[in-house]
Amino acid sequence: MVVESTEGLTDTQRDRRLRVIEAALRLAADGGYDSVQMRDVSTEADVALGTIYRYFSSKDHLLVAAMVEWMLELEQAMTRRPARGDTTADRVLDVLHRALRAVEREPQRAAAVVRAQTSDDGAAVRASQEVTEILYRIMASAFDDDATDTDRQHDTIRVLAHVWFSCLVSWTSGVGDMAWVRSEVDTAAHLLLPT
Amino acid sequence: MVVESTEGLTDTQRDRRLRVIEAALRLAADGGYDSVQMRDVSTEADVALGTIYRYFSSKDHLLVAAMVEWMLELEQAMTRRPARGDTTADRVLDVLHRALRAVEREPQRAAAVVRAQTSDDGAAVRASQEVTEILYRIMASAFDDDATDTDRQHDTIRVLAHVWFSCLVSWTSGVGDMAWVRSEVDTAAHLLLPT
DNA sequence: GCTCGAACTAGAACACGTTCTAGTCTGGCT
DNA sequence: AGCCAGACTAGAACGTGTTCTAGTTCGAGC
Repeated sequence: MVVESTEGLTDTQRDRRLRVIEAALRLAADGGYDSVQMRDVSTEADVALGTIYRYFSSKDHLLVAAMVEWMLELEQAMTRRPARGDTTADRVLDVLHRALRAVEREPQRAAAVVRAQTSDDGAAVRASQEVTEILYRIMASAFDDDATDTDRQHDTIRVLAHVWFSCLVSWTSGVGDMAWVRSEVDTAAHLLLPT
Repeated sequence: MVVESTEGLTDTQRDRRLRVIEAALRLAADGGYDSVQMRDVSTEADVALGTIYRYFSSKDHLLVAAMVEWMLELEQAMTRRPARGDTTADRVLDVLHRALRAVEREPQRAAAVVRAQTSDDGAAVRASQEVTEILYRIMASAFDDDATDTDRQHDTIRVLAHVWFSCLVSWTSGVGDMAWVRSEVDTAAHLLLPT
């Protein structure tokens, strides 16, 4: 019923979809989650309210879809300039710190999309898993390719992803600031990775 | 404006507050988060809708307050029967598995209160921090009292709490089932604690 | 026992996500 | 070119969390 991939859309449709996502991100940039009101997205994107729901099953789905685009950009940036550092811990922290800086650059926007990630809307959840996979790939690229213990590596990345997610959710609700998030992530990385 | 602690309330008020929490938990037990509708809570608890908002600043605050009561019960149970196991890892996993079993016993209720924990309502957030502190105490009790490296212990517990929270949030949105949660938590504990 | 302000009640009102309706446009098929 | 199914639009309507209003009850201090 709802479009879950951009394949099989005409050009004008892909355009419409993009306009909606961009309008959502624009509204999120000031005001955060609450400022992304579907009626406003509709008028800003010049798309009827009902049509948005043909592309996205909910506000949360829309926001997580926007986050997917964002993460893909981040992944490209990481590919262009790979993580630096002598140890795995250094490289992983380099990756995570760059991601945190991206969040800091647009805090309201980031808070909005993170909030949407906690939704239980089916399509939003599937898009969230895509976000998780991208984050996984980004972190994996900071490990040695010739690592022998790939199981352990896999486990380590997943634990770090949990810490990352938990911290960002706490941050969006104002429990701690970005410095706190960074210190939690650093702590986890140092406990998990040989320095 | 909103009551944040049960101190300074008359007996009838404490009663009212408890009736509201119990009604919310009852409604959450079947149907989960969406079934906790404030109008229903109001009639079930025999308290006017507006009055609920004198005690709780939002539906999420109410649900998290309910979770605090629940966690306090769990803490008492843990005190009555402390964690068993030869190693710290065993004892910590014993604690976490018992907590998971409590979740499994009332999945809908648990999903509802976990969902509420991701809210950004101020009072709900403060109550959430209380939940985190209780979980911290419960886990700390599974460590050796004479541990020398208390900093590391503190860090370890916090990382485990992040994993716990992240997994439960994912679970509420249907990403994984309880077996998955258990395996993620086990993985983290084994990576972080000497076996 | 009376008074007054705070707390409570019933219910209307409001905000925003979501769904529905009726009508219009579009683009592929014959 | 003409037709049809499906997509789009404007806007009304609905559901539920939250707030507001007007009136009532309660309880502490006199």
